[in-house]
Amino acid sequence: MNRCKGYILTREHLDIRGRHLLRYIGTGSAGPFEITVTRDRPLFFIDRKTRLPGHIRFNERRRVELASFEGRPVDALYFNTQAHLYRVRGQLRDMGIQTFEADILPQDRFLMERFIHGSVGIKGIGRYRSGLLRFTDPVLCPTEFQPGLSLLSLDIETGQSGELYSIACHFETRNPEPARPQPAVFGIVLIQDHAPPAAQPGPAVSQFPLDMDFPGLEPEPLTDTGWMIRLPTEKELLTGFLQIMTSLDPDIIIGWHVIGFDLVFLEKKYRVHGIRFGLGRNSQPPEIREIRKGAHAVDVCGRIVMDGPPNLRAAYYSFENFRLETVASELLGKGKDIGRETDKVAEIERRFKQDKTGLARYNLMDCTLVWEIFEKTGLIDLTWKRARLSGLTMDNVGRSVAAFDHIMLPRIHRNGRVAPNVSDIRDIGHAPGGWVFTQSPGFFEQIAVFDFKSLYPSIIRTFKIDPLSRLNADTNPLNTPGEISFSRDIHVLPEFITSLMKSRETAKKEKDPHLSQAVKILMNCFYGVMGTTKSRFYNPDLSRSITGTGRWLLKITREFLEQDGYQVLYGDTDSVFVQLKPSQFQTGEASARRLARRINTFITQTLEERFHLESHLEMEFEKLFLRFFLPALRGGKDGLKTGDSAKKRYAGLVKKGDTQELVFTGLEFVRSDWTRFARQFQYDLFYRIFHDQDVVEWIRRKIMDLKNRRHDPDLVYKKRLTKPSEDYVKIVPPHVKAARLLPDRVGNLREISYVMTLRGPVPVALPHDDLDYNHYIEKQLKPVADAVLRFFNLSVAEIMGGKQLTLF
DNA sequence: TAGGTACGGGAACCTTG
DNA sequence: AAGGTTCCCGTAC
Repeated sequence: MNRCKGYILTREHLDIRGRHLLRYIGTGSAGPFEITVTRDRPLFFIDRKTRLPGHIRFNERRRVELASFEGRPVDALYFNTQAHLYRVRGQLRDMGIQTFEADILPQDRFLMERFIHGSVGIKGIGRYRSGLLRFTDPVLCPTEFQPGLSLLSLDIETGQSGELYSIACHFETRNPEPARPQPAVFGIVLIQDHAPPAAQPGPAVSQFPLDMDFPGLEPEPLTDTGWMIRLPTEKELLTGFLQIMTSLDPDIIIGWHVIGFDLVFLEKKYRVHGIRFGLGRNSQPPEIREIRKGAHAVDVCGRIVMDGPPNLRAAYYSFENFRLETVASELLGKGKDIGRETDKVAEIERRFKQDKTGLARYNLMDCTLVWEIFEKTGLIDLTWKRARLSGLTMDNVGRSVAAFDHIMLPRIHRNGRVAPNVSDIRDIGHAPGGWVFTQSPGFFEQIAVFDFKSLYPSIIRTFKIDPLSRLNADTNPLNTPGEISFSRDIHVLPEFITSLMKSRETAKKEKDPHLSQAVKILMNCFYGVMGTTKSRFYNPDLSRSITGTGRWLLKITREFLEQDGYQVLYGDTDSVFVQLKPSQFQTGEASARRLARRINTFITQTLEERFHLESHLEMEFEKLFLRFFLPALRGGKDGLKTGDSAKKRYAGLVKKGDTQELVFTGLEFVRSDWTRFARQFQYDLFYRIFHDQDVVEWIRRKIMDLKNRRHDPDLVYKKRLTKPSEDYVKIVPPHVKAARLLPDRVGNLREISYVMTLRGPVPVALPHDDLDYNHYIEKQLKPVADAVLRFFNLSVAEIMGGKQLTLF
């Protein structure tokens, strides 16, 4: 009998000769393991009143103490295999018979019903075979186990004619196994060389840390921790790579476009050479799918593949672009070995012909860069924590609907309910969202910003909003401000949020930013999931109650402040921007904190009096703007008085401890589709205004500089194309016009950089010595400047019209 | 293969005269 | 030509 702890990396169901199996592969205290579950039966539910015709075959129909959302009792219907289940599901659908939870994968259901979120305690008889400790039907339980995951960063180099030149791996393990000692950090490059120079074994060679067999070939040292092996043909490169994978046996494979490029390329090569691409544990080949045009997903048995760009995006990183070179230089402050994109192809060809070591080094450096990016950002740790909280696998953490299922289903079952299939969800409309209000535009000083901490999760928690409590609204009802009722007693999501908030507090205390972020991301998706028809828990009543309560809370907060003599300039969903009173200017932050406490007391009392509820809402003092600017709506040109300010756009000088910092929200400065010139101009303009410096002369000079070609490199527009350029039929915007000037081979263009010339928009890649400076003054400088100047009764036109007006 | 709504602003397109 | 409408993109929360 073995006992161990582990973390499940991948899950699948199998249909082997008509037998249904679940298989979980992961890594843990005893190294990599495999769990096979034979005692599982696929199932879904049907209405108890449904009479099934004789030709419908199933394994068992069993009475269960569960009911649909409509309250009708259901029976469970069991099947021998998942394929069997799918067949019957189709038959019933064709007969118009409703099924319930017939779209839950059995490997997921098995884990969620046991509250296993990846980390698992295993008790059973384990047999060691082909690198895996294998269990059949062990006893499983949830644990808090945290594995040390080994990481392999993968990158390949290819030739113009589609040849595979080299494969590089940067490997790291935090889980050294005594059975097969591996170096902690280690690089290896396999490179094609049909005439390798004679091997010269030196002392270093004997230290090559892997037990691999390349007859007649010796690993050559490449870097401090990196090695290179020359192999005569593509075919040997491919088999060599499989040896590396078996030997290093990584838990996670990372890279840059590693699925869409490297794995797709390799898969094709293995096929061409007739070699089985046994990348996975159990030597399973990867399954690569194109989920959208240009976006790929892969399943590798027992390993997780994580691509850099989408994972960085998911963690809210943003860069000028997502080229490895750009991200590496912004995050790590270093560039690639071969710099500019244009030289890259030629330089790789050159190195392959003349300088194999140089190519190997370059190849390995890319791997190392990717590894360092993952290291620096903590992406693996964040992803692992997100997976732990949601119950999903690490390559699925972004799937909010699936996470909600994983959390809710076992809990509603224990409250006697089964959920519908997603395909049976009908769109019955959506709910209004957050409330945004403004007052007059202009310049201000001493503006305190307050916001509700995790507003929507707190509302769910306080007002007991979830699918279950809506279904049980008759049991001790509670009316939300939106007049939708819920049960005070029967609910599960509020409890779950309570525990999440508790762990977030702990995470903050213990300085674990990834866990804190993981909790926040998960909590924030619940509201969205209940409002989408892609979820089986879709119910606009729930979204409406949440947003309606949010609107109400914001309103009573604003009224409370105004009755207290404060001016509230602006608010968006969960925040209020408050003008401090002159008597508070000296003590700004302390006064603001006091005010936050008073708001909280008010909210707590109001909820107690009106709803008899314990408030879990918390208003927080966020920041103090020493200087603040709310722009007027640009469209409304009726002068200063009539126009309200624009929403979701403002700028300010914020006090950060002893220093100050410019903050821009929604304005051109933060918009990627404005030119760098306009963004820099706006930043400098506000810097000068907030520091009481001249702007009139400065703007005049900027215009002269612009016309004198001093800013040419900063006049590039960048915009995404959300569809192929020929699909823009109703309206052809400038960026599409530019895209259409490019040669046809750039068909699947996702993003275009262009400049405005006297001939109209032209891609930067094409010649453009006729920039339209007038355009840039009118469309980039002027709108930014005038938004500010109007509050000094000035405009760019006046400034340039020779009128001598001074600002200060 | 899938969390939501609110919003501004530029430019093309459409209507009207 | 002027003014309103629609599409498109990117953003705030």
